[in-house]
Amino acid sequence: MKGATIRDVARAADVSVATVSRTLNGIDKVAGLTRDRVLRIADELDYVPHSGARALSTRRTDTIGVLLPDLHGEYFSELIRGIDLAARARGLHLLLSSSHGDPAEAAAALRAMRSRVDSIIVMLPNAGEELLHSRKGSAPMVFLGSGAHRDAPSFEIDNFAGAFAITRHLLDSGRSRIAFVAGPADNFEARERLRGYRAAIEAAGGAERVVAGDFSEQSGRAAAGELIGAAPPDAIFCANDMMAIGCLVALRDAGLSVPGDIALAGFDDIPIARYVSPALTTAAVPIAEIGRRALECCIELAAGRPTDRRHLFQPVLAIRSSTQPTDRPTHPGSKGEIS
Amino acid sequence: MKGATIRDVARAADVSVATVSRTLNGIDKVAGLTRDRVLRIADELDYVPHSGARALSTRRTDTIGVLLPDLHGEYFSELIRGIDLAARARGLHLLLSSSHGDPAEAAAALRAMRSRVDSIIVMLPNAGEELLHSRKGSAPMVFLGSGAHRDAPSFEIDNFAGAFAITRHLLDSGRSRIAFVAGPADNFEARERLRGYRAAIEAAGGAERVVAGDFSEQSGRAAAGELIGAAPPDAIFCANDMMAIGCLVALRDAGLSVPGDIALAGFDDIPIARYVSPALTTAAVPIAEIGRRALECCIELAAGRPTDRRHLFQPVLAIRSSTQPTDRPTHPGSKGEIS
DNA sequence: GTCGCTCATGTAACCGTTTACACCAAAGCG
DNA sequence: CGCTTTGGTGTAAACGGTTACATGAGCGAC
Repeated sequence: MKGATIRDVARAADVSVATVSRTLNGIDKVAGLTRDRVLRIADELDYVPHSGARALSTRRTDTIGVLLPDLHGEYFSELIRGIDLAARARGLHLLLSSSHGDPAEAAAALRAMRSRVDSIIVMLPNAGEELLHSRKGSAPMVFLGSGAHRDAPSFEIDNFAGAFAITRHLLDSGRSRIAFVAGPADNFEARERLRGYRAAIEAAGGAERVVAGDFSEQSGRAAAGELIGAAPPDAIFCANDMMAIGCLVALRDAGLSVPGDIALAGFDDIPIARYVSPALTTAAVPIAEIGRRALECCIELAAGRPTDRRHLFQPVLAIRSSTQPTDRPTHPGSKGEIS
Repeated sequence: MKGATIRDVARAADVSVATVSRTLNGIDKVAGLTRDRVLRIADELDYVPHSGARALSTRRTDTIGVLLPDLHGEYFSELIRGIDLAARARGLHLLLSSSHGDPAEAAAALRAMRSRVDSIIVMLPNAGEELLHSRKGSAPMVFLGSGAHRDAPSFEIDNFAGAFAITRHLLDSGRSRIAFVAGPADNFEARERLRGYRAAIEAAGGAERVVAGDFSEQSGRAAAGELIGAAPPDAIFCANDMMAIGCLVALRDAGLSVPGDIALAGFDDIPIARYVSPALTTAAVPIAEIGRRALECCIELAAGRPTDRRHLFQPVLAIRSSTQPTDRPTHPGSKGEIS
């Protein structure tokens, strides 16, 4: 039951623990013969070094912490997949945690991770002061989404530009009464998207119309219901794909055609976006790629090497059927889309 | 930068390390006054016990390992969400790993987790001997999906019954030429679903038609293409929802109506299933709930308490528009569905 | 007054690694 | 042939907790 220790290996190989350690870590010189014997015995005994003991003396854990606001849905699934891909390539472990949007819970999670990880990927769109406070004794962090944290590296999306481009695209395809379904008010990225929408509408001399949402499918459904009540718009732009999918359901239930009656666009390009019907036009964000890059940045940080401070990703317009000027649906995942 | 140690706290509070330890762990009696002082100082110094050191002396890590075949898509996202929910309620950490379907990689991951976790949730639908071998010195495990592992607790779905029920439902709603899109051949659950389909078809005296798939959306799309080439069926039952969504796209592209021309059903009830159009009929599996229960079982196991050996979940038919006898779509998430 | 008991606390061994340092043999060098 | 290198190895001190055991104070009972 209990695993073999380095002492067991040393005894069996008739050497000292130091020699075993050196052999396994390959730092210092060990005579070829001794080396082979130690390796063979270690393998025979199925020896795996105790990570706690190792962490204690090296101050390294070979583990990266990941703190997300939530684990719901495809967005986070993609993100974690990207992070895992990179971690596994480097032989690192992943310690996962979610804060459920509560800054206090986030701070607690960060504290609890302190001695368990070498560095942390943090995504907290509504982070406040608590976070900065809890950064004191903590492992170095990489931030996702909100770059409000001075000296730490961050990975961000140009939400403003993406939202501007989507709105522009809707205008260009002949829509004039474009409504926006906003994300949570305390979410930094959601606010940027709102700003992008507003800027584009204003530049075109149009009138804005904004309804509240919270990034969930349900809120998208509710928002659509609200919008089509009186003076329905001819396009709806949702601050994320999940809400757009909710809109889609509500519009379908109301007997309205997309894009015939109302064009619909989202943001993120989560994997399902192209599988709903009609396929959803959206601002494509390389979610998994960002996860991968963030993890690699974490490694640099943990090693104490300098890293770029700010990484800004440009969303790419993925134009699909849901904003087609005509009613005829096109093949999803074809023209106009760059993935 | 470096966090405070228990000795720092002891010195500042003018007590011994033992007293600090006892205060913080609340096992032994400590005088009220001393207790308060220690707690205050620990808080002031922002003291967090070093997890490695603690693991070393207590042989507990307060961490549960999770080994999944992959992290792609909503199924695993839901599962992880359920697990995380329960873990956070108990103040436990989650160490996440994926094997990419490779048994060797899975065995390596299990080895690497050995001293890092108290117990492990393992989902390896195509697990072989390597796994049993690697169980030797490892933490106790709970299995998801494949109960082929003698003494360890497992959480399983009655895939046979679910597939039987779906097929039965299709027959009952007037379909007679029902095709099945199978999952990976080496996947235990996929085989059970195939068995369920076959049993129902055979019982009804019908003819089976099976095409290969691998649980991915693409394979579903390809399967649909193959099926509608010659002698198209009047219903397609996919071994999971993701393939069903792929089918949906292919059928839509081919100009076929669902459920008008062909009824379509999936398996799992991933969250999107109800948001595609038409909403997908499926065998609903309480994914997050299974994750939650598995984690709780892990806790029992880690504590050395006895647990039930086998937990069998019955899928529930979620009948939605995609198998409606008529063309008229119904409101999704309404009648006939139990979630 | 002393015995025994409880309660609160301190001392130190232990958990399993890594690694600075000491050591020793063999080899290179004058 | 002595003297330094050097290469391979062992010894023991960290690392930061927990906990068995020892200690000592206070106190009621005889």
